[in-house]
Amino acid sequence: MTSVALNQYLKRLQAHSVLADDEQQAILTLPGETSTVVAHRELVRPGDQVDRAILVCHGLLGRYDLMRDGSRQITALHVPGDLCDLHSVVAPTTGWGINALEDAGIYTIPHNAIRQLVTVYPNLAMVFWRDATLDASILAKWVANIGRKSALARIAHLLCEIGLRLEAAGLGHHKNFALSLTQEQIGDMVGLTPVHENRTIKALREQRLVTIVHGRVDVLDWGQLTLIADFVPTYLLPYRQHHLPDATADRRVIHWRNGA
Amino acid sequence: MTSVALNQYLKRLQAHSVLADDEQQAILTLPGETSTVVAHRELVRPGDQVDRAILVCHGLLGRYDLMRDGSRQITALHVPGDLCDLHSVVAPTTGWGINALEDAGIYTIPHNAIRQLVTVYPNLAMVFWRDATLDASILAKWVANIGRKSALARIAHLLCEIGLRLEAAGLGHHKNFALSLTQEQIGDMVGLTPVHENRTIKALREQRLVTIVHGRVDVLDWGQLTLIADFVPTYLLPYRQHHLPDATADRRVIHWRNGA
DNA sequence: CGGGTGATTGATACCCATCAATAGTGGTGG
DNA sequence: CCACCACTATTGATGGGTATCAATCACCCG
Repeated sequence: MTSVALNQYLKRLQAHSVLADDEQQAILTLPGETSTVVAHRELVRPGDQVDRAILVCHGLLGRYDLMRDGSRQITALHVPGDLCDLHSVVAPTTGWGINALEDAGIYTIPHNAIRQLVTVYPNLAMVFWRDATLDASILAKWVANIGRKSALARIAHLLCEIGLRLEAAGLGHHKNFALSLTQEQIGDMVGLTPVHENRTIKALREQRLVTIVHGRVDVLDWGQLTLIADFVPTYLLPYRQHHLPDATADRRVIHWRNGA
Repeated sequence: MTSVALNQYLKRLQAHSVLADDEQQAILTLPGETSTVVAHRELVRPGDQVDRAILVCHGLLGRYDLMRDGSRQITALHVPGDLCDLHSVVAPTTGWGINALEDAGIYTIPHNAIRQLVTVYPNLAMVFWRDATLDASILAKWVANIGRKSALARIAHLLCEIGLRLEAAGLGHHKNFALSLTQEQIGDMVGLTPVHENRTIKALREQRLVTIVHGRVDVLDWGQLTLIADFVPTYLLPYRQHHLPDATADRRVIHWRNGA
């Protein structure tokens, strides 16, 4: 079990960084505990002090922020292979919460284990830092998405992103993938109410761009969808070529660039 | 000149991390170039490949994202002492732009110098990573701010944040500080048009919460302002106490907690 | 003095939130 | 097996918040 999750994570790291053999071994032997959680279960509550990071094995997790009036904004989505709590290693006091958006399996890794790893293999600190940077890049894109786009474009953009991320995680094709989120959860990611979320999804369906039924997303017109979403996948690209100054530009970018 | 900027940055790092003497010296001797830029000048254009990081000496810089229709969203604000491009060290291909929001002075540091530093002093990788985490924490808060709050609350929240960040940088008091941003720029940070931005600032003034005149912000009622902003400064707090498991909890938190 | 940038205000339109009601779905327990 | 309940999806009606278009004003600078 555990090795499956860690293999997944290693694969993810190798998408953007080059790891030496012993470093790979170190990643694969990270200690932790496997567990399963049901949808809506809170793994971290806002304000908690945490001492372990959460690796997503299957299912989706969400990081969220609560307003005083009770409304919720999901600030980050974590797909299988994401070490979603990585930043907590360097900043253990959270201002956010993490919960399961659907039934999920996780592998929790003590911070101490990660800190030790970094001490023994300094290069891994760079790797983790780079991994966290992808997270930040997505956050910045979400700010722009929510701040400057219509409801239709926001949802379209989110679906494009999720499609590519799930495909990169080996879970389906970016034009056709399983996604059992509720409309309310999707709305919480793009800053919309459930009712308007519903109407906008209906509009996407009527414009023959995407259908979302039975927990499955089916993109009917990827080109048009990326167009109205103003979706440019650059912000998701792995940075492998930049690992070192002397990068041997080995770009394994297959369907990441406007997968027409 | 240069030592002033680096001193400022070192001070900022020490707000959340403990650095050994030689590490401090290494930071202070980072090579780079000092220069001044006029307001609106673009330092990095979206899509550029960069090989140096930008340390803000004075003035404000902004990271932004452009939409296809020409509208702009500022995704991050950088105050003096911020090494605003830090993530570019591990991810040199940008999807964003950086420009001067007002006249500014900067100190540009080659990535190679930072990479070398990290190789010699592995602990600094953790420090940089932690520094970048604060950035990400702010980004997440902005997502929530823009996604789930009214125009009034959004601007109020932004002003609270800027006040505390400027004060932490030694530039005024959180209730009274210089800020020569245009209303349009502020609007670009919170996802509002210039016209509505203007009306909302007027409302803040009429409710005797804040005035913004002649490039100076004057908070009339900090308590009320943080209330309507739903502002909880946790996400800005330095994490110094968490540097190591055996943290000697020396919290230098003065007016960070609801500075009434 | 002229020109450009930013601030301000008014009028109007539209997007999205809110309130409300109904229907579908799955799970639970009698 | 059915009744019941909670949750989700869907649709309608209405109101409000923000965008848009347009005009005027204030200010700085050459």
